[in-house]
Amino acid sequence: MSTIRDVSALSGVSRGAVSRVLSGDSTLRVSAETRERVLAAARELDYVPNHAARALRTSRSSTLALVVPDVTSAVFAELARGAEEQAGAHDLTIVLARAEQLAADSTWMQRVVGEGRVDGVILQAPDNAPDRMVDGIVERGMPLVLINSADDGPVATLVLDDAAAIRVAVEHLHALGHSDIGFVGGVPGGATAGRRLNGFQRAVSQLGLHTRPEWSTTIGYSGDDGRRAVAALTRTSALPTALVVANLNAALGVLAELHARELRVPDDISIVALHDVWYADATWPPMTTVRMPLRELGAAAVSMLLAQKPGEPADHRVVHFPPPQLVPRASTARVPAS
Amino acid sequence: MSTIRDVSALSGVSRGAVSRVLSGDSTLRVSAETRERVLAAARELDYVPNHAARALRTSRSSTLALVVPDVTSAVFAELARGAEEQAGAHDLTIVLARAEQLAADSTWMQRVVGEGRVDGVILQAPDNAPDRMVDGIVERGMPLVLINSADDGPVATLVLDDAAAIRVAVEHLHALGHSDIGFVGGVPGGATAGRRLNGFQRAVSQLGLHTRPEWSTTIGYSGDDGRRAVAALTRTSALPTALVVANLNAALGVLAELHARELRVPDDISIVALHDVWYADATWPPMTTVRMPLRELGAAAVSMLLAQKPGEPADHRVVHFPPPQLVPRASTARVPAS
DNA sequence: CTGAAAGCGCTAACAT
DNA sequence: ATGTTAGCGCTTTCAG
Repeated sequence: MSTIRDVSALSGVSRGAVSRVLSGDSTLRVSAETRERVLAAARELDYVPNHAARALRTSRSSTLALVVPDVTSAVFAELARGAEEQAGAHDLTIVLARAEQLAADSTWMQRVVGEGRVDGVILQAPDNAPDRMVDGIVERGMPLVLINSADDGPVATLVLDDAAAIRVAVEHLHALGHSDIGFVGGVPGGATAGRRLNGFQRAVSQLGLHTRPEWSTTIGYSGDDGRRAVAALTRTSALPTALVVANLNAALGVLAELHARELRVPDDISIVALHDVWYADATWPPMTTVRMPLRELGAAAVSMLLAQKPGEPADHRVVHFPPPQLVPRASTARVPAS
Repeated sequence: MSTIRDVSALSGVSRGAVSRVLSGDSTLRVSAETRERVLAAARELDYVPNHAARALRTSRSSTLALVVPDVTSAVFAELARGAEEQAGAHDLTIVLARAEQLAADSTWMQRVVGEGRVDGVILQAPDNAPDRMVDGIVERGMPLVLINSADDGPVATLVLDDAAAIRVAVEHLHALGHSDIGFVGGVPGGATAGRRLNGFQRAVSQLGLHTRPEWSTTIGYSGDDGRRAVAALTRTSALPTALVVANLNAALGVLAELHARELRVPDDISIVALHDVWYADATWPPMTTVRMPLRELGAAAVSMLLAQKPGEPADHRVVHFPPPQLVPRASTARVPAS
């Protein structure tokens, strides 16, 4: 590995000047010829600045951590892409981590946050996250943005417009003539679950549609939770003609359980789910979904983190653009003329 | 942030001794009392060693990168967990990265590999990975283990026993009385695809079963590829009574397309897929799968990376334990008495 | 058994 | 317009 000394020696320019040329210091005035010599030498030697030395000197790591409950969640890739693009624009690197790891391995916080391996953290905490997850970061004075969680509090937050997405789903069903609509939601107290349920109730009442308390389940977002939700729904006297499912994973379970009970989708009941990911297209029938601006969420989270000034009150934002968008497939249809 | 100086001052022990006590230097003999004073001071001051300084001094980052084509692939979480556990046992941190990012952002290689932010890389290259992805890492002298890719060559590799997993699937179908078996595989030339196809052909012939060339498709692993595979299969004169699908994502598409063509699973055709992940249980019917030792793969990859000595020939290993295991669900059944 | 000191590679303040 | 130098925080010889 060649160092800045080598570049200095080869180009005959001092280390200080080399450093400033190479890091694009704008306040620097060097002759074009000197700059060229430095650049040529650096290229010649395949010079790459040593990260540890730079980090030690500047006390910044130029790295941000993106921590999510489940990297495997299909929505995550888009989020990560948005964050990486935005970070790249600022010459920052994103490292991905699993919240489970953060929770399970008490040394993670110490190693990554305590030792200063990152300059900031974007965290989507699991619904049941222990407070110390957030506290541990804040206490260490590490900049932090919480995504898709509560939308207030002492820590900066950024959320999707869950209510708007649900409204898109409800409007779609309304346009298809449905008036009896049920809701498969997340566990009460869950970060996004409340916003989605509220959004559902508001949309239904504003559009003059009909629902019943027992048509709303709040069991959870997993595939199994979806199955259980259907089991619960079928215990009610009459089923709605359509279901808004607040999460696509749950929607898979919903679909499976409806099949098991020989209810046909969309003939007997229409389904529309939140989040548009690849397997929405690989279910049977293919699932009508609402696409949410996840990439923008990732990008905005990075921007918020960078904009954070110590001492200023925590910012709370909502990603409004692009608005949630319906992706019509085959799981929704006109309400049958009964 | 308190530094080692502060600990030294507070404890009245020299910096050198403090460093050795704190990093658990085994060759060190200190009085129990001195050690206690140091530990107490460190605790008192919430001392955490600065990562950049340590990395600069030791020229090791204590960090490994785990790079995969698709973090969203459900198999990935388990792989990551295995790697993280093994890494943690050696006081190493794993950072996750997306291969797409590596390919798209030419600065990633420079930043992460070139600047020495990591000590080694575990890479699952996408099937269509450009050679420079691997070359860029090797050229920089960075230790590298390739997982689930080719199983030879100048770079160390670690693969799952794909053939054994396929054999488990075929044996299961055999036990259910199937003798006409088809195969939905990945694109030819794909890293794992060849091993799986070979495994299939070998298992079928060893068990005295029957297949036909046109019952083997090699379109790909995506949900859409699965749909296309079924479309291709149904163009053949007669369908097999069972299908081994080399990837669960493709299996979702297979299931959807069979539904669309009103073929019943498992009544008309049985399906068994590779990789057991959550949504195997959320399909209709729930999918019989073969579980593979992904966690062990992750752990073993870390071990291989650590065992790597420069100058020694590249190691090529296969993860044999625990062996692939059948997870029976409802997508397979006895062959119908025709 | 413990202390002193060099130096990892870089940047930024200060000299020239 | 370029060169010099101190020092970021740590580990690790080497002397004591």
